[in-house]
Amino acid sequence: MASTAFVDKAIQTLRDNGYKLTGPRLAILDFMLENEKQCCMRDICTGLQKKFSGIGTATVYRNVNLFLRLGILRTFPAKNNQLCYLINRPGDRRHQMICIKCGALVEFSSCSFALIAEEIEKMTRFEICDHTLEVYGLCPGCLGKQNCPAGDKKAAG
Amino acid sequence: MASTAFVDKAIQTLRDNGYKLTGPRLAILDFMLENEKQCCMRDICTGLQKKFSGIGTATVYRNVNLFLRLGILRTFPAKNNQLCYLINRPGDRRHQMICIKCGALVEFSSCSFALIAEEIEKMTRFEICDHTLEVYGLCPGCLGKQNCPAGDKKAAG
DNA sequence: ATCGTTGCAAAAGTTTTGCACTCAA
DNA sequence: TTGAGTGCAAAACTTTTGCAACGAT
Repeated sequence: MASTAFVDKAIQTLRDNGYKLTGPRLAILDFMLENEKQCCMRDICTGLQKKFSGIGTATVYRNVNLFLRLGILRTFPAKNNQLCYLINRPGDRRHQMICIKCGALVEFSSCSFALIAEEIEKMTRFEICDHTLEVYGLCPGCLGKQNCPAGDKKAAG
Repeated sequence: MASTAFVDKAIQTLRDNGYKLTGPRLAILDFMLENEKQCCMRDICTGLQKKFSGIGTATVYRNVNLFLRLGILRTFPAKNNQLCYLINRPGDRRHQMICIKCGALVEFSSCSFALIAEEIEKMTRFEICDHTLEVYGLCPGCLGKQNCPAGDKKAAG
């Protein structure tokens, strides 16, 4: 696992910015590493409090927000239109494949984006700095179980 | 402007699902059309209440959420890690070019995604259902004024 | 030893709910 | 006419803040 590399980098970032390394901070990093799927603030609080019973909600909020500012974590809109939190992998161009069934998340580096990037620049006349590509589908595991449910946007009352 | 087409489509969707067309609902659609950039729930409430003074917060929430369920609106994570709401243009596969300076948002349909999609399927062994491509950069207008600021992730507090 | 960080509890802010009234169909 | 939709106010929930104690450096 490259987990340690991520934590090391995060610790370095904290130090570089004059923040201390504390138990709760490590616990949050740890938790985020183990829950690389979609997880909202509530999940983080609940999950952490289950694992490290002493940790306070305020501390979680404070640090998750600190991590966002420092680029250690990032947000992401879940399918249910909720904001969720995620590890922000260094040097990662944010290409993810997300399983719509089990939530499995695979990061990949699609070099071929450069191909369509050029086209997009021509099309929009923008100068591209950055991009995010999120692809939804079924992971190999879920493919064995059931097929793609396509559309289920009906109102429910 | 294709605004009317969007509203017509939204009204149709409402009707198709047994919902009535009301003043507040039209006001929200109207407001969202005029604020096609990032706007969070608070912006919507405040903005609407300024324009159509009678509208209640609960009504805004109820209907924005209804519109999300019906696919009339959709969410999107703003640069500040807040969730923001946006018109969900029909037939649009969610390719957007967003100006990091002025927030200008251009939607485009990158047919060439199919090209890299195949590669991603091979790479990840997922079966792709859907995708989102968000490209950040400078719009033609802002390009004239200043250059791409690359990284500004420093802590501030 | 020092000051940033913490947990707690209270405060502030956001979102949902209950209800009687209104209005679109 | 009628029930879905509304505004209001209260309730529920989420997030932030104040503060004394704690602990990383």
